[in-house]
Amino acid sequence: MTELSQRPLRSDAERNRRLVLEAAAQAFAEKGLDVGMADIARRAGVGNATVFRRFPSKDALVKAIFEDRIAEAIATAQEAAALADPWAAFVQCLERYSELQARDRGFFEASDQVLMEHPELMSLHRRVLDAVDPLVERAKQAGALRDDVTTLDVLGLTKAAVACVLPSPDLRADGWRRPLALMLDGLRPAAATPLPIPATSYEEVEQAMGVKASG
Amino acid sequence: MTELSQRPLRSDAERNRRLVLEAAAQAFAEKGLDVGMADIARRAGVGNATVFRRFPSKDALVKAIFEDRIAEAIATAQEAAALADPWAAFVQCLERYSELQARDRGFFEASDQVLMEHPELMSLHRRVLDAVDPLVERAKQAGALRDDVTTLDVLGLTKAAVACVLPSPDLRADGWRRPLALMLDGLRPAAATPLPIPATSYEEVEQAMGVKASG
DNA sequence: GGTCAAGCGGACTCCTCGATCCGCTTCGTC
DNA sequence: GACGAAGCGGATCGAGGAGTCCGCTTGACC
Repeated sequence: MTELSQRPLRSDAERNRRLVLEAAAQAFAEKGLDVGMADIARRAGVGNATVFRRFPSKDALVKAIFEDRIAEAIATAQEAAALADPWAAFVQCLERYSELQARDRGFFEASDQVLMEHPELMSLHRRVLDAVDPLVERAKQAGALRDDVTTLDVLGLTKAAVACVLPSPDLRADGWRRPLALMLDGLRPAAATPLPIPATSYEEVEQAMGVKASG
Repeated sequence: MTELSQRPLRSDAERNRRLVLEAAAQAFAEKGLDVGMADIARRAGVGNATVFRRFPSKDALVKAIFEDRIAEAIATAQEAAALADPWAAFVQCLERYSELQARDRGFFEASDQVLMEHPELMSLHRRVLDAVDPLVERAKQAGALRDDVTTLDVLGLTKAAVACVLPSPDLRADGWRRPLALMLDGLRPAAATPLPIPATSYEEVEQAMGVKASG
């Protein structure tokens, strides 16, 4: 993106690039975004300069991996959409998305942090939203999902479910299933009581994230 | 605690101690636990050495403030217990606890982080649990709250509600009300469907947090 | 196989942040 | 008001992390 020429990398450079990406993905997933670049370089088996040669900054590396995860998230939403039952599809989508965040601590942290500091990545987040939206609409149409929740609400709940369980190797990794199930019970039309405050629109989020409105 | 003698502080020292505590509370609340000690000292209008003279480490300062917040949380639970209606009391307790976390970013982060790194503070957390427990039991007895959730589940949900809204000054500060309401709808007996995994016991949490079991 | 730009990695710089040192100041007491 | 201990804060240290430099190596192409 920042490089002007598209000349392909030398084979060893390309190999190292992939090693770095894999090492970084693993490191971020395990320890979160706070791992040092030196740690990542060590895991990849390369010198730290090599990391910086491919990714001009830590931010760039985080962004690269974040984009991968977003793509994964979108893929799971599309997979879920293939299910015949609207509610089952909706549930599977949320479960997969929760699992993705629970398994990858970096991704979990990034969804807040990266968006806060890199408004240009809002478009990626938007694409997840667009991928999940049809599932939400279909579930609503089928009368399986209450009408007064937005896709943004629903995505937030996956984060919520993951956030409320402690990430300890001594506790089960799918602890999010329990809070998520509680939330799903609250999402059924029969359970609905009026919500206390209006939904936040996507435009409000964009504005709050620093996407400057014109004028 | 670490000081042996209980000789009272000199008046200026006592005043500075309070200034530091107030500054730290404010700083942590606004920016989270990552604020620097220098920043806190500046806010308090004292030199950084003064901060360290009263609190031997940043950890100690965080712990001191964490203990204050825990006391607040317990107080709100007890306040809520005074309400006649079991469900209303339960809801108010969760709302106040959510608000406390939403208003104080440091407290929000601390509930994870401090406990992870300071198992000795588990007892404080336990006291919150014990304060909320009667409210949960009463709501269950009254048939207002589903039977298969634990107090630990319920406390987790407050964290969840706060976690899923972005902490931006441009978005409403009580955004947690909406997810919390959804969760409350899922907590009513009528909404209940079987939970997918068993509850985590408090003992499991203690063990995972590093409270070493005997033997 | 020879050439050379591309690539490499470890040492290095710079900076932030927690924590300490030390000469000066202030409170409390007589 | 004199005195000593307690307290003060700016200067400083040390660890750790992001990012750079530079002499050596290696892959690509003839």
